[in-house]
Amino acid sequence: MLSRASKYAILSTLFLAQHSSEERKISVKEIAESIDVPSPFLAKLFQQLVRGKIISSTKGPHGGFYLSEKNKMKNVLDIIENIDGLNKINSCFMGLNECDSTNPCPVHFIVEPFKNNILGKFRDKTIMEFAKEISDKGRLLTLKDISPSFEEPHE
Amino acid sequence: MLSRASKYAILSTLFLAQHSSEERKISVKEIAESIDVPSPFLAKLFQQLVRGKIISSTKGPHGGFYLSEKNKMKNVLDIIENIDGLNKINSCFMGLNECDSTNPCPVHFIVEPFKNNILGKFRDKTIMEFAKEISDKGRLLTLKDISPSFEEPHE
DNA sequence: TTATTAAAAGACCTTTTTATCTTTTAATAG
DNA sequence: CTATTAAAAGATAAAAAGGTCTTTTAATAA
Ligand code: FES
Ligand code: FES
Repeated sequence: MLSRASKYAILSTLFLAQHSSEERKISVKEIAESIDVPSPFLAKLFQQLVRGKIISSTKGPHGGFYLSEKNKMKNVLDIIENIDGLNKINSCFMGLNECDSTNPCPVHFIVEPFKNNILGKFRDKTIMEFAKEISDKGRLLTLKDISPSFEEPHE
Repeated sequence: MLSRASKYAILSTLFLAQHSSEERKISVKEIAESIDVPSPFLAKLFQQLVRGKIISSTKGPHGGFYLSEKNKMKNVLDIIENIDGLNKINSCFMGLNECDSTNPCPVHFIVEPFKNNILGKFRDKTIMEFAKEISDKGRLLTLKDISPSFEEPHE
């Protein structure tokens, strides 16, 4: 449904929304470590997001990535569109050529409401609104393994 | 969410449920053509489904694939488990290491109800019940392009 | 018992996705 | 200016997914 590349891109962009500004730009390395994503891969994704005007960058000392005022108005679906295109996320769950209600696959009427729901979520809020909401609600933004270890090392 | 392999396997097995029997076994070639799937690839999948006791086969003249009485009691989730394993379909939509409500990703509470819904659908009916339901409801079981052409060729 | 049929098995190939590495460009601090 | 910093660009590589082909095995009809 979403490529790993899109997932990385969404999490990283939301991370930028929460932690960067024009005065506080963030390097690929820092973001890659924070959300636990391979940094050369993320660097490639960021190049593409910059070209797609989803995020911004400057080179040199204190350079890095950040969101301009225009960038802040984009939404999560713009990120997905930029990385995967829209076909992938709109495609039929069972792989039929067309996902539509006139020729539905066996699970179409379960999938469609969900798809509308999540596409709405990704479209109807700006990156900044989305980022605020998830920080208010305490949603996770890292791929790091956070599961507690079975026993604390002790004496 | 589902690999193409799983999708092929599900559609093909449902096709067997609808069209085959111990007296009327069906060859890979026939199924592959009916649902428009590459036949050598489907042959590999079927080998695996036979080993997993999801479908049955016999070699030789009038041989082919069919569902035994035991096979008919399996469900769609058994197919998915056999091809993809269960991890893939249970994984987090955003790629987090764990999908659970205590450490939810930004879309967890949209995804979870859908996932329960569709997993229920795949688990609570036998292959035969599922196959009957979709034929009653007229759901599509082919990957063929069925979209009407823009204009009929004429004089 | 032989020829034929169709699956099983396993080697192999191609494409896509994911990931890495090296060189170049641009910004800026000193 | 010059050294340094960090992204851009682009080549390359590794892994996974998807797909094909050839040989072997088993069933059966003639
Ligand atoms: S037709 Fe399959 S999900 Fe819509
Ligand atoms: S934690 Fe992401 S879907 Fe459940």
